[in-house]
Amino acid sequence: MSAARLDPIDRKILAELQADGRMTNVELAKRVGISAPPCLRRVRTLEEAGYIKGYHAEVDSRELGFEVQVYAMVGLQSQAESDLSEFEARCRDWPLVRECNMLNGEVDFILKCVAPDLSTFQTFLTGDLLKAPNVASVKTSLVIRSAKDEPGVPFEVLEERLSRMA
Amino acid sequence: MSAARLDPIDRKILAELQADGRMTNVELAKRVGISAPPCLRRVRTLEEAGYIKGYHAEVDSRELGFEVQVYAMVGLQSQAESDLSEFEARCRDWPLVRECNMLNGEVDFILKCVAPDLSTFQTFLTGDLLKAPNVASVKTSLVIRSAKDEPGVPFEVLEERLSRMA
DNA sequence: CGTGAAACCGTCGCCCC
DNA sequence: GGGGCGACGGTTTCACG
Repeated sequence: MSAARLDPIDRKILAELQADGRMTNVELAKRVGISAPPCLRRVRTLEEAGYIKGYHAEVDSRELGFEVQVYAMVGLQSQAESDLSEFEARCRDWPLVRECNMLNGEVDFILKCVAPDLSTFQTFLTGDLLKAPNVASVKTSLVIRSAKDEPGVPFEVLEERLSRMA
Repeated sequence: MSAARLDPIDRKILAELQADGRMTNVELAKRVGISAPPCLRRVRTLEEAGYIKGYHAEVDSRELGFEVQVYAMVGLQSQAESDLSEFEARCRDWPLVRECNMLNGEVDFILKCVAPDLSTFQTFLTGDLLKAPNVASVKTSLVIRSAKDEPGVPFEVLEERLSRMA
């Protein structure tokens, strides 16, 4: 596991910045128990090593007028690698598609889509997704309500596992 | 739509902070074309009004040792409101469950789970999820690979729609 | 919304362990 | 190697026009 290269302070930094990405460096340093300069050096190292891929404001999608969230299960005709990656590239170009994951089992991909309203989504569904080459089947499920939407990873679980291994 | 209360500068602020949540306020002000003090006032207002729910570092889950992502489709025995919200509350307590959305159609909930390894997930699956009261069926799909994972909403689509309405 | 000023913070060089 | 101290320049954040 690559996380083995990180010491407890690095993991604490990552957990703190995942919880509050706009925290000032001095506040972060205080929380992880070192002074500001080495703390900032660690953050820069974590960014350059790719452990931190970016920082994002979490916006309220419904307040902003994005009232529709849909999961789309997509089956392809060909699962040749070139066809898979061609479909993935298409997904990256569609702004409505926020997540695209390849799955095992009967369905090939699951897409999470966000749209301002149903008609915008249906225009995308019939105009883009269903017309894309190699798409064999699409089953969509509307999100009725969202109970939990936490970005990132559960650091608690990692710490628990590391302490079990020690 | 509540987004109508926001002017173009506010929407630009939200889009910029979604793309880079650690941008300094002066940089943000420059990009949206106003000076720093009113820009900061707008950000604070957006935060207090709930348009911005938080800021998060995006961490590389695989680099950190979270090698397993699973979608779990959950069917319940009872769909009474009290039973639905009881299940949702349980999901909020499970750190492995990052997203929990209620769906229309044959399945009741879709859960996105993140775990360090398969055995951690299976411990959760058999020990917690399948044993939870009211859970009738669980179908899991492993994520083979992730092609896109963008947090947030597609502001481009919103701007396009607003300009069509104007 | 902009200007100016004061406090704070990010950042660097240097020294220490 | 990493951590701490001090100082400079930029930033945040006031009060005010």
